[in-house]
Amino acid sequence: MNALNISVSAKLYNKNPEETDLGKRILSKSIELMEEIGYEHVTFKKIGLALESTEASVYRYFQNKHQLLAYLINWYWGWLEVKMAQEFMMLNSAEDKLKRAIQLLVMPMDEDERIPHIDEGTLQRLVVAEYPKIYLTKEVDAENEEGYFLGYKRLCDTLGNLALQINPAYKYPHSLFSTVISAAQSQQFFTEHLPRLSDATKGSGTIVQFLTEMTLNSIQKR
Amino acid sequence: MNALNISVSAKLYNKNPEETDLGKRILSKSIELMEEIGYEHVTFKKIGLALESTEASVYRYFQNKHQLLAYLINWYWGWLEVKMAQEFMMLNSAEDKLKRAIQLLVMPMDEDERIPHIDEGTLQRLVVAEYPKIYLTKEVDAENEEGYFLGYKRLCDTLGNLALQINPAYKYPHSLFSTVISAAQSQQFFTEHLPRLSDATKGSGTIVQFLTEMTLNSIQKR
DNA sequence: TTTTTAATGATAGTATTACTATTATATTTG
DNA sequence: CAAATATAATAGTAATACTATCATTAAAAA
Repeated sequence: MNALNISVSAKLYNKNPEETDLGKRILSKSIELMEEIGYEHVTFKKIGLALESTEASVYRYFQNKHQLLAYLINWYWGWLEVKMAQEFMMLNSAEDKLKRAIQLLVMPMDEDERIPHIDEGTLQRLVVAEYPKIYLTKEVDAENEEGYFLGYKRLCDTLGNLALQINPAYKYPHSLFSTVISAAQSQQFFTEHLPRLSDATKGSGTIVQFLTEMTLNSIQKR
Repeated sequence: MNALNISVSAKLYNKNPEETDLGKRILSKSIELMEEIGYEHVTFKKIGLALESTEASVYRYFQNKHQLLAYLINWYWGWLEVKMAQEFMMLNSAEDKLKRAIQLLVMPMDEDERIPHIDEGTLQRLVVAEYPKIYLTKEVDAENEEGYFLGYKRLCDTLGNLALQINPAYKYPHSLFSTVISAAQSQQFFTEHLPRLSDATKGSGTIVQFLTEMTLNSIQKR
C-alpha cells in the first residue's frame, strides 16, 4: 500500500479525522460543501446532514468551523510542499525550482490517487476563496502559538531558501514569498470575479508569467 | 467651512450616514469597535449600545455588518486616493509619485481634521485586519455589480497608470498593483502577528523598501 | 465468550445572532 | 399648527453555535 500522510498539527482537531472512516468522510464532504456554498454559509448541522451523520459527530472531530477550515488549509499547504519536493528532485537549478513552484501554486491540481478521500482540485479552489480567513481574526496570536499557520510558514521558508540560493544577499525572502503565495491565490480569485484587478484572462498562464517575472526581477543580483 | 466629502456608492448603505449626526456617530463608533474587538465579534446590538442608541437605528443605515464593513473600506480607499492626488501635485515624475503612494499605503495616518467623525489611523488598522473579507464571499459577483469594490479598483487603476507612464510596455499593471496594495496590508499584519512571514520589524520602513523595490524592479524597462 | 471500551447516532436544550415589526416620542419642516 | 421624519423602546422569530445526555453498535481486551 502506498498511502501518503500529510501531517497537520494536533491542535487543529479534537480527534484526528485521518484515523477513522467518519473522519475522512467529514474532510471529504466539508471540502465539497464549503467550496460549494462558501465558508460563511456552512454549519456543522449541514455537514452532518450531507454526511448522513449528525452535528454532534462533526463536533467530536473539530471544535468549530474555523478550526476545520484551518485544518483543511494547513493540509493543503503541507500537501503542496510534498508535491513540490517530488518535482524538485527532477530539477537542478534553484531558478527552475522556483519557476515550477509558482506553476504548482497556480495551476489546477489533479486528484492525488494516494489520498482518495481528498479532492485536491476542489480543496485548491477552497483555499483560493477562503485562505486569509484563518489568520485575519483577533485570535491570531493565540492560534499562532498552537501551530495554526505552520503550513504557510514552512512553505514560505522553503521558497525563501530557494531565492537565497539564487541571491544570498536578497533582503526580503519571507516578505517576497508570503506576497507571492498570497498573490497566487488572489490573482486566481480576481481573474474570475474582479477582472479589473488582474491582467489575466481565464486560464492560468498569465498569472504564472506575472508572478515568475515579479519574483525573478525582485531577487536578481544587480 | 472646508469640509471634504468622500464619495461612496449609494448601494453601500440604506440611508446615507454622512447626512445625519447619528449616521456619523455610527461610522465613528463602528470603526472604533470593529478595530477593537474584530469584525466577527461585532454585532449591531453592540454598536447600538456603544452609541447609546439601538440596534434598530443602526439597521436603518446599513443592511448588515458586511455592508457596513464594505462601506468603511471603500471610504478608506476613496480617502487614500484623495490624499494621494494632493501629494502628487507636489511631485513631478511618475516614479516619485509611485514611491510616495507606497509610503501612503503603509505609513500610519494622521487624523484628517477636515473629517472629524472619522479617525483615519484606526480605520487604516481596521482595513489591514479585515479588507479581504468584503470580497471573499459567495456574493462577490452580485456585490461587484452594486459597486462594492469600486474604491479598490479605482486605486489600482490610478497606480497602474503611473506604472504605464514609466514603462508603457509593462504587461501586468492591474495584477501588480492589486498585489502591491494587498501586500501593503498583509505585510503590516504579518509584521505584527506572524513575523516569520515578513522580514520587517516594527516600524514601516522595511515594508516600504520591500514594496518599492519589488514594484520598480517589476515595471522597469529591460 | 463475556466484558469493557470506544465510536456513533438521536435527541434535546441554551444563549446568542441576525434580523423584522410595531408603537411611542421627539424634532424638523411647511 | 399640522405633517412628516428620525429615533428610541420593545418584542418577536428563525437560525446558529454550541453543550449535554443517553442509547446503540462495533471492536478490543480479558
